[in-house]
Amino acid sequence: MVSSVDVAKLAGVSQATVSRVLNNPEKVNAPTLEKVKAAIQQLNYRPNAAARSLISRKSGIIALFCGQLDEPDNAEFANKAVMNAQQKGYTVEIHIQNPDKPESVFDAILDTQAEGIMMGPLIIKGTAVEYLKTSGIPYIFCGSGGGQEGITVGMDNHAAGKLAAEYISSLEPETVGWLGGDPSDLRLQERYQGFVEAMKESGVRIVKVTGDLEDIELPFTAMMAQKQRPDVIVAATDSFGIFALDFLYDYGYAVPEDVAVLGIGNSRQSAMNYLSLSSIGLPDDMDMVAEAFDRLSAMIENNGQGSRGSADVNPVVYERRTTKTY
Amino acid sequence: MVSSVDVAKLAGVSQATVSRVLNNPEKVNAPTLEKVKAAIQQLNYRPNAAARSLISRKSGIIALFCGQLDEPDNAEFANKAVMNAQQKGYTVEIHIQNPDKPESVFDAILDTQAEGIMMGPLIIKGTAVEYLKTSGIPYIFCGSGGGQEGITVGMDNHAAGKLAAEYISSLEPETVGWLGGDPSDLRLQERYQGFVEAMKESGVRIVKVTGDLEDIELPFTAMMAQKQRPDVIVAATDSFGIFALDFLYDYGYAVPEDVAVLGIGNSRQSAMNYLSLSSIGLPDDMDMVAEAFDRLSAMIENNGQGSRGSADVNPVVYERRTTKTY
DNA sequence: CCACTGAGTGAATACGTATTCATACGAGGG
DNA sequence: CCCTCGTATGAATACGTATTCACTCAGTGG
Repeated sequence: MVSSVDVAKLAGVSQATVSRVLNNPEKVNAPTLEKVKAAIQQLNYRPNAAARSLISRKSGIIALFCGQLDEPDNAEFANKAVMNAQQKGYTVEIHIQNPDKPESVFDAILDTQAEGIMMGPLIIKGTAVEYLKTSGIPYIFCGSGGGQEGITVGMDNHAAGKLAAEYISSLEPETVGWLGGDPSDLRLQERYQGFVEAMKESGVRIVKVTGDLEDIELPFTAMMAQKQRPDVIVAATDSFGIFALDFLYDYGYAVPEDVAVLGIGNSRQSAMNYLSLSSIGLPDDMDMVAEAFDRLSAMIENNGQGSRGSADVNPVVYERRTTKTY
Repeated sequence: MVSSVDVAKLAGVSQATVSRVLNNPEKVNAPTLEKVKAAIQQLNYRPNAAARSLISRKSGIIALFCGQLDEPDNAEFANKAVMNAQQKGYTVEIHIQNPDKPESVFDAILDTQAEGIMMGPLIIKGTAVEYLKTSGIPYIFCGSGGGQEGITVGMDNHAAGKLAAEYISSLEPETVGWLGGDPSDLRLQERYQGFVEAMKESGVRIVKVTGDLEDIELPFTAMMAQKQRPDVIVAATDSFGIFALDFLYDYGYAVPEDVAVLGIGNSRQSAMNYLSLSSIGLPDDMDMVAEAFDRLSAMIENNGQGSRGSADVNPVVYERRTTKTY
């Protein structure tokens, strides 16, 4: 491995000068600057990141925590987050939650040398806050809260549930099915809460079903087998909405004539023509990840201080073909 | 920051002993072992990764290069790769290619301190090999080659094209449309080549259209506007196949009666009921990413030696509703 | 001509850990 | 009882870089 000492020797200067060329080029005389740069070129020298971060205490790394990327919502988030970080010159260390042992991913919080931590969509995140606090690394939750103490940027999930309730009321349903996903996901809890509260007065019957995408089929089938089956389905997540569409197609239902379906999240997929899933989501012009990232980098630069507090964005309705016949 | 020296002081031992407790616990006496472990607990000590990797010359990092994660194929790849790496105790550094300046992501190859590099689906990858070589870090291409010199594990793209040709011949098409994607993607070139070679004898008319997913609409529309429009469409990628389905739906075509559609890649999405896109892909029991990762870690452990050479896996046909009426 | 300034540079040091080398000590064989 | 050997530990060193401190030297003002 070629070190800054090698470069110094070749250029006939001290190692300190090489370091200055890299970090404070304005502090070194033009002729020596050129000499050193030439030596760097010639030796194809690259500074050792470990040594650099050891002394400067800056790693240039952002740690990203999120759920499985085969879930399009998660992938979309990760993509935006990484692109944002890369653009600002950070390297991204990605940690993906294993659904079988969701807590284990948080160990990485304590081992990482990242300068900032971005918490994305995760199944379980409650305990993460403890880890984050003891790590002392600036962090932010994006898209869903980490409980009371998490600094969050994201959709107001309670409002989303409420909005879903208000919107589907216009469809005059008799029975509404709530397709809920993992009940330990705080985000989904909040959505359901908002939904139920807003539905309370209407007196409409509500049926709820929860579970992972993998094992939701059976309970959902049971729900549809009831005599008084839902004529509107609200999915806590677009993915569950898509699952519902898939199921309904298979079982011979017409959407939205027999059963209307509304998702939450307004993922990219939902807007595609072949799906055209109605959904509740953030306004189109709102880039949540960028917002969160700006806050996070501000926290890093201010040494963990400032820019705290959460931002809850009000969602809007995207009406598409699964709730409306044209 | 609490260091191993602090732990040593508290435990009444030397720093060297603390290090031994972490790395060679069998070399330290039971009573001292306990003392040190207790001190570690008490101080909530975590070894500094930078210092550790500076001296051990092992970072425990795998660098992952791939295309945008909003493309489901890419996301699926990234997910598998990360899960594999995490399971083996590696931390994953992810680098996503910006479509606007696809080459720029390769700079990271020279700056990274990763122990191994996994090259996934990328738009352009030809020049990457040069970077990889000068970096001296073990690397592997997964899913598509990096030219002659890349070590690759993946689907035999040429064979996939050929298989696509053989399969659609059974549909007895008059005109076949090839929906090709970015022409600089080597993977897609190979698929097309295999396809054309196998079609040559049949004398069937072939129409080809290329471009990014964003700007494929116009040329595709033009293709469908021709008098002799395709009755079978082969998409170089499932994503393009899905685009085609979306388009055909919009324009009033019946699939597969009016136009049949075949994708390549057999992505997860394609198997969903609402799409049911026929596709060419790897056998179900073949986990390409795991295979690639095994090879990569072998190369890392053998210090860059051994386990070279490529593995081209033969694809199979997944026949679904976009090519077959039941 | 001298004191002073400021720019440019090198020597030395620090960062936190792994490892080598040396040392102390207890056990076992003669 | 002495020598040897093996085990357990500490002191010292190395990794590659950033930064502090001290030094030189040319230029300036008195």
